[in-house]
Amino acid sequence: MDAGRLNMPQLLGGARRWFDEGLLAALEAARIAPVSTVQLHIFTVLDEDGTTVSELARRMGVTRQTAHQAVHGLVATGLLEQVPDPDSARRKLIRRTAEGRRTHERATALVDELERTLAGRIGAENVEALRAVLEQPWGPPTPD
Amino acid sequence: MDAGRLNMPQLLGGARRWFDEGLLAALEAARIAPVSTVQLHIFTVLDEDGTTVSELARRMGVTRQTAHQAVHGLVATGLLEQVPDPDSARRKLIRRTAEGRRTHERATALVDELERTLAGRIGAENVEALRAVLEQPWGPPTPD
DNA sequence: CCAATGTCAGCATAACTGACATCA
DNA sequence: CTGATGTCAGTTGTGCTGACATTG
Repeated sequence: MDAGRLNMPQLLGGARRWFDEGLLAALEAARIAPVSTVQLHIFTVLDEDGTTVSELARRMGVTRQTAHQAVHGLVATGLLEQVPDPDSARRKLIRRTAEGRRTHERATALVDELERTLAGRIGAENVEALRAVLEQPWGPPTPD
Repeated sequence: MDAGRLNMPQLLGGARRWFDEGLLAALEAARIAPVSTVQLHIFTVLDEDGTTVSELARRMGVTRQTAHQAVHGLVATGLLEQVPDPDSARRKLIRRTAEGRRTHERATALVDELERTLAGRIGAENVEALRAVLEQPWGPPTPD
């Protein structure tokens, strides 16, 4: 985050990278299977009782195929599992495995710690302000 | 930007995407050759009198190869040009072409307009606050 | 010889579109 | 039949590392 005359997209991208790099480093330091922020995102939109891939895609705002691919990776590493939906044979529910639950909790804790680290650097009130602005509905990015 | 219990990386990524999508749409509407935010970044770190690829890479915080590749794309579309450095035969300076200058200015104007659109949605003071927080030096993303 | 520079080639990730089989 | 779902395959964009020739 070198200040200067950067535009918004660059500033936002840099901030995002700050978290990404911090998370990756923290995961490695803690000897946890690397979880990308995309994969973390999946966990945050997962229902406790299982969700279909299509539903995940809708909640994440990506295509079914993208979600499917991300889920596939998590299944391969044993953090998620696919179980047939008892209500419908064509659907498969995605759920966390026991290890998935553990890893999710630890990764979430690491992200929280990154936020605290940031608060120590630029002040908790600034982190709060950042979150507040980002949580507002921005509407479509097209001019009114 | 659907609010909720999202973590910082997700919020930042969403904000970044808001600008990216808006820029792409605006470029298309204006019939301008599509310029990615990465490519815009190159323009913002370019010297008026030309810069080497290695120097660009340092300023952008990426590898030489990555910078080289991004520059290559801009050269291919005629927005940048490579000229031999008069001071050193092994170096080549990257400069904007006339069209590069025009496109750069128009793209910059579009990004500025996106910021104004955002200000209309969430308030100029919030956009200012966002920029202020992001422009601060965050330090390394590793715990103290 | 050493270090910086430019460049080529290959790989990884994450998104996309297209296509297709299945089944309520 | 239609539409939703899961899945496979291919493509693109953007970053990386490795390797190598050039040259100050």
